[in-house]
Amino acid sequence: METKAITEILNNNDIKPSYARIQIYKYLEMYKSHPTVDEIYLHLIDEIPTLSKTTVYNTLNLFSERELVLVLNLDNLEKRYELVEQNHIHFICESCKKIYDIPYEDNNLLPKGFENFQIEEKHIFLKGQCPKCSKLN
Amino acid sequence: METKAITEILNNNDIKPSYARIQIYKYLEMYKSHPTVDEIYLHLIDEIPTLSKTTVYNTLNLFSERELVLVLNLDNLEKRYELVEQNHIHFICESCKKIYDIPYEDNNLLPKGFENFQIEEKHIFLKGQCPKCSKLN
DNA sequence: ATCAAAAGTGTTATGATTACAAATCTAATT
DNA sequence: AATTAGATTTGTAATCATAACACTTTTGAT
Repeated sequence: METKAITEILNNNDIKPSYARIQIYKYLEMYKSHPTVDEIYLHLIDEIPTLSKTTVYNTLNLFSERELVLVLNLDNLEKRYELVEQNHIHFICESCKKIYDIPYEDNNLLPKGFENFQIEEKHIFLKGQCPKCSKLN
Repeated sequence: METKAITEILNNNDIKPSYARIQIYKYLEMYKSHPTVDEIYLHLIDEIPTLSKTTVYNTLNLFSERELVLVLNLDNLEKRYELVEQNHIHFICESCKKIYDIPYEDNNLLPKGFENFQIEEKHIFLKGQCPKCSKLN
């Protein structure tokens, strides 16, 4: 995605499109790799030598407040971040640790008697063996 | 649940039924409140004045390895623990922070083309407004 | 009663995240 | 072009959950 398009998205969400913010958004958009703060920081530090890890935290928290970004607590070691896009669920392979995005068909998760729970966020993640790793075992 | 029954469960899972372990199991069984390590520790310290928080960590990790206990990473502040029982999903109210257990009808989560992902654990949690809190707003 | 293995304890270390204050940048106004 | 207030970024220090580790206590078999 071009800088111009990202600038527009940020502006639309009342976020001043600073260079750091654009680059962080661009990273999320390019790699779609559910990165940690550290991964983003290490990737951008070459391009932005003055970058501070605090800025990465601040930016991701801001993006999350504005609902541009979803925070994933998959392993409870480090938070992971992804752009809010179409609904999907996450599958973590316990062998190779790879995180897969799996399309999600929007089933109705609430059974009878629970209809007046108002859902604002759905998090579904599965742990197991991915096809590659289950072949090996 | 009686001490005797818990002793048996632990024995069946090759866990020596020490007093601390039994009490921690009993707490999980009685309250079903998705407690944190701290909550368990603070509740048991009256009964077991020598209890160490490390013991609570060790015990819960052991229970988790033996698949007696499920670790929940709901908010990524503190881990929460619950006994492995029948399938259910979690709903966290963003207003009152209460965690609800909601029965879960075992839909098939994997769409076509993803059948060879082997699921070992399912985690589904929803965030939103519980019935009480959505009435108030 | 002895003794090795298991369990528990308490202190210290680790590592992700936040708080905070200072520095820098931005953009509007003169 | 200079000024300046406000936003952004930075770097350090603090926080807090969890793990590592070494020591002590308990257990259970001989």
